[in-house]
Parts: sequence; C-alpha cells; structure tokens
Amino acid sequence: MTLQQLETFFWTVKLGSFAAAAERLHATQSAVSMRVRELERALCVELFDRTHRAARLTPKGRELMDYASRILDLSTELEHRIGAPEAISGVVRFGVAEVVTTTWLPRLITVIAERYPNVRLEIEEALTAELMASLHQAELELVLAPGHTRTPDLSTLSLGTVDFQWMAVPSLGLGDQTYSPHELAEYPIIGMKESSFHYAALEDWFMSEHARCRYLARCKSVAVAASMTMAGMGVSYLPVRSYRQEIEQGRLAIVNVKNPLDPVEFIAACPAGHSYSLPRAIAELAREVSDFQHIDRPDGFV
Amino acid sequence: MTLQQLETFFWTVKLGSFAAAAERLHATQSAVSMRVRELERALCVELFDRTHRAARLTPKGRELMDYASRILDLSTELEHRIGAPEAISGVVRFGVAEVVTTTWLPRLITVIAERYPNVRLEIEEALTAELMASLHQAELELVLAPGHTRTPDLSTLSLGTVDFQWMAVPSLGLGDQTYSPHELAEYPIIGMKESSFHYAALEDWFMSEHARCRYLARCKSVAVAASMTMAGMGVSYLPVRSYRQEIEQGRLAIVNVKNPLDPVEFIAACPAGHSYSLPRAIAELAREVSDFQHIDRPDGFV
DNA sequence: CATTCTTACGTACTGCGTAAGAATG
DNA sequence: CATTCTTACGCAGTACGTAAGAATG
Repeated sequence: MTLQQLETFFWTVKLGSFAAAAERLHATQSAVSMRVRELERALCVELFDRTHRAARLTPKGRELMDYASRILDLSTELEHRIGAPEAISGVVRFGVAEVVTTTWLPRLITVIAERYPNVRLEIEEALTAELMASLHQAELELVLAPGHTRTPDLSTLSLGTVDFQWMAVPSLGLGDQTYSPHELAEYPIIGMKESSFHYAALEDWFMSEHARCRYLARCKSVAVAASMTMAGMGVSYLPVRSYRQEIEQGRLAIVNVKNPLDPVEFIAACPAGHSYSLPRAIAELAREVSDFQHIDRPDGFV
Repeated sequence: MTLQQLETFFWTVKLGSFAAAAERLHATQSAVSMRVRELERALCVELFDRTHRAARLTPKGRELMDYASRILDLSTELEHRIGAPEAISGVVRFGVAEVVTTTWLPRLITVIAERYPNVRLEIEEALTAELMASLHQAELELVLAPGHTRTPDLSTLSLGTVDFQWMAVPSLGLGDQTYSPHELAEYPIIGMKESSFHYAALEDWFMSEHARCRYLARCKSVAVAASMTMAGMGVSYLPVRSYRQEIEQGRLAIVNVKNPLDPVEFIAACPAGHSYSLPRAIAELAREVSDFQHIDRPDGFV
C-alpha cells in the first residue's frame, strides 16, 4: 500500500471515474486502473463494484475513503508544515472572477511562483456561478470571486470588498441627481449574465421597488460592459477603482442612487475539511496581495 | 514522499540508528540510508544531523516524527479494519515467558498462522525482566509474561492467572503441615534468577518475616527448577497445572504455607499509542487461546 | 455506438543489495 | 580501530504509456 495508491483511489472516488482521476493526476487511465488494482490486491479486498460501467464503491471502499482522506490530509499538512516551500510541487487549478484578473492576479501569480517555484497553475476565468459549480464538482480547488456564501462544505477567506457604483457617460444626461431604482430603470441597463454574482443583487435592488428595467445587454465581462457604457449605450454597475481614470477624465460618471448596494465582498473559497493544503495557502497569499478594501472579519478561514 | 520512507524514518528515530532500523525492516543499511535521503530530498529539509556519528534528529525531524507516527498508525489501522487478514504481512517479534511456552503457545502459533497466513513470527523466550527490557528498547513488539505493571507507555491485556505453589518431593519430609516463611527457609530453596518475575515476589514473601533463605540454585528455567525439585534437591515455587500429573503420581507434593501468594497474573504488553496493530491483534488472540484462569477485569487493553 | 474500464507489451526507471569508502568517537 | 553512515555500481522488479480489447448502458 502506498500513498500514491491511496491518492489515486481518493480522486477516483471524488471524481467518480478512473478517467477523471487520471486527468486530475496527470496519468493515463491505465495507470489509475493499475494503481487501484494494486491497492485492492494489497488489501485483498474489492474496492469498486466492476459489474457496472461506472466505478461504484463497495462498502469496504466507502470505509477506505475515510482513512484515505485522513491520511492524505495529514501528508499534505506534513508537507506544508515541515517541507520547504520549494518541496511543494503539483498543479493547482483555480478560478478567478474578472475583477481579480484585472487587478491583483498578476501579483498573485508572481508571489506564488516565488514561494512555490515547483507548483504549476491552471487558472480559469469565468462568471462566479460557473466557478462555484466547477469547485463543487472538484474541477477547481480554489475560487477567488465575489460572494459571501457560507456553505458547510466550503472554507472561505475574505479578500476584502470592492466598491461598485452605477456609471454612465456624462452625455447620457443623468447628472448629479439621486436615482431611485424606478427612476434608473427608465434608462437602458447594461447588465451581466445570470451566472454573474451581480445578477441577483441588482435584480433584488430593482425589485425592491418593483421596478422592471430593460437590459440593453447581458455581458459575460465587466470590461465589455464598461466599454458599452463608455460608448454611451447605457448605465452599468462597475467597480469604481478599476475605472478611476475614466471617471477622472470624464469618460465615465458615477450615478448616485437611493439605497446603494453595499460594497461587494470577494472571497477565496476551497473545499472544507483540509487543515492544510496548497489551495488554502494560495488563498492566504491572495489575501495578502489583494488591494481590495480589507474588512474586519475573523482573519482565518471559516 | 512514500509511506515506506515515513516508516523507515520512524524506525530509524525509534531505534536510534540506521543500522537498527535496517535490521527491523529487513533491509540493508544502505537501503535505509537511501530512503531517508529520499525523504529529505522530497521535503527539501534535513531530518538528521549528520555531523555526528549517531543519527541525531534535527528540529524539523522531531516535528516530522509526530506526523509520521500518526500517518503510520492510521495506515495500520486501515489495513486491519479494511484489509483482509491475509493481506496483513510482515514480521512480529514477541517474547514469551516459559510457562506460556509450555502451555498454550503452540495453540497461539497455530491460531495466528490460520488468521494471518502471511505474517512471520519471531518468538523469543526469556525471563520477564529481560523481555520487558527488550520491549522498551523496541526490540520486541509484544510480551506475554507474568506481571501487572501499569506503565503509561505500555498497553496491557490480562491473559488470566496461574496458580503457583511451593512444591517438593514427598521424600523431603515436609508433610502436610503449614509452613511459615521462617520455617520454609530452613529448607533448601530452588529459586529463579533475578530477572524472573518471581524473584521479587518470593523475596518479599520471605522478608515479610525477615526470613533469609538459602538458595540452592537460581534457575533461568521453571522446567529446570522442577527437575531439580523432583530430584529431591529442595523446595521450589511452581505452576500447579503444569505439574498436575507429577503431583497425582506422587512425584511432587504441594507444600502448604501461611499467607500464600496470590495467583500470578499474566499479561500481554505492547507499546501504547497504537489504536490498531498486529501485536495488539495477537495479544487478543493470545487471550482467547489462553487457558489460564481468566479474571474479571476490563476486557480490553489498558 | 460511445464511453469506460481492462489487458498486453515494451520501455524506462528506480529502488535494492553488495561492496568499498569516508568520517566519527 | 571499530562502528556508523555514504557512495558506486549492476541487477531486477515494477510502474508507466501506447494501443488494442471487452463490456456496459
């Protein structure tokens, strides 16, 4: 019995198939199959029910899963606590929201590369809901995105908040007055897709006055929304700091509204239950390099 | 990092040298050296201070020891709880007292061989103190011997008690009367060596009346003491059941004494701190096959 | 019939034992 | 100078990838 066998078994169960585990572990199906078979031979026990196509766990396999995760957890904790950072190798797949990409992601990548020179990163940018879905399917190990959801199966770490405001070009003529949702809904709104974190928040904001706005567009990208806004096509909800220059230069103007939404909190989220893991370490680095407005909140993971 | 490396590291620390670990693990010094070196390379950390001849742990090494024992403990627990018994392989070194050898040891060996066909046994017979010393030095993993010592670093399991009595040949003329220590001390005593469990007990018994007996001999073996006794050379303290036949046939007779000592409890003792381990499993088998007088006592390990 | 796991086979590697070497007390 | 660890070298076993095969839904 080896750690590698246990790790392979663990991911096979976690991802539901030998093929998926092979991809995750950067090995071939064949190798995964052999490792599991070797583990079964070492324990003289069937771990998977092979009468069906999908790899279904036997009762013994289910029992093993608990031991495997405990042992693997200890071994990664060991590597982090005792090993030098350069001893940490492997691949971390994480997802980021666009605002992270356009702000401190480059710094994060640099810091990771310095601290963990032997770690390879696979970074994916997508809308928040998509990232969270990937996280739950274990396709990603870490997500840096807006959110404050406290699900029991996720550990989260606050990365600070970002001030979003309604913006439009001055020539759209909204001026300095303070708009209610109803009033703002008169203007064409440049929104984000449903899987964006903002979708629900803005919908709620309009709905608080039973206002129905007309969306000129639903973007998958803040940058695209900003471009459309700067082109004078409508009003959109944008991160202030990212468009400071445009505001100063008069190419965008903040639209004052009644009951403005709170600043958006960004979090690092990763699967709960691991005391130490590379994703958690990276989350903490992200918190350090983040220049988002840090808020008072328990400093560690929740 | 592999389980084998951790195991090798563990035993190197536990036994204090690469050579001793090599012997324990049935490998060469060279292999042990390489495994440790590989572990150090995997963690990018020095685990042993090699400036001195003996392998002294570095602080990092000391930290690792805790993780290593926890991981190895989990992995053996896993093997016992999930693996089939025939999956358990390896060598168990255990020590037994002579009375165990001459009573149910053969049965124990049979039962172990049936349950764990792939386990090899290295059994050593010696006097109790010697066995306990070997146990503390981790040269043995299990001891089946008389005793009731409750040391915090040992787990013990009661194997039952054995009735010992003073015996002599009838022709020595002790008859049916009841002897005090003083009176018995008049006769030549065939005793056991100091490292025998009985040594202290009998010494105390005589000393309770400030009697000083003359030891005709100090044996390392109960069988030898019995032979000398049956040869009419003196009085000795022998297990009754082992010499039932001799008593019935009149070749030995029990000598009644005042304040006879309690029956001697036998225990299985193994290092504490392992939730599951082969030695513990064997201890429980020993309890099952033992035909010593079982006493009311918490059933499990203490 | 596409997906998923297994089997076969050749290769490359790595871990081990033997034996010799270095260093320590 | 004996003990203890390290290094060198050659062998053997094994773990992997490629590719073909079997079975399932």
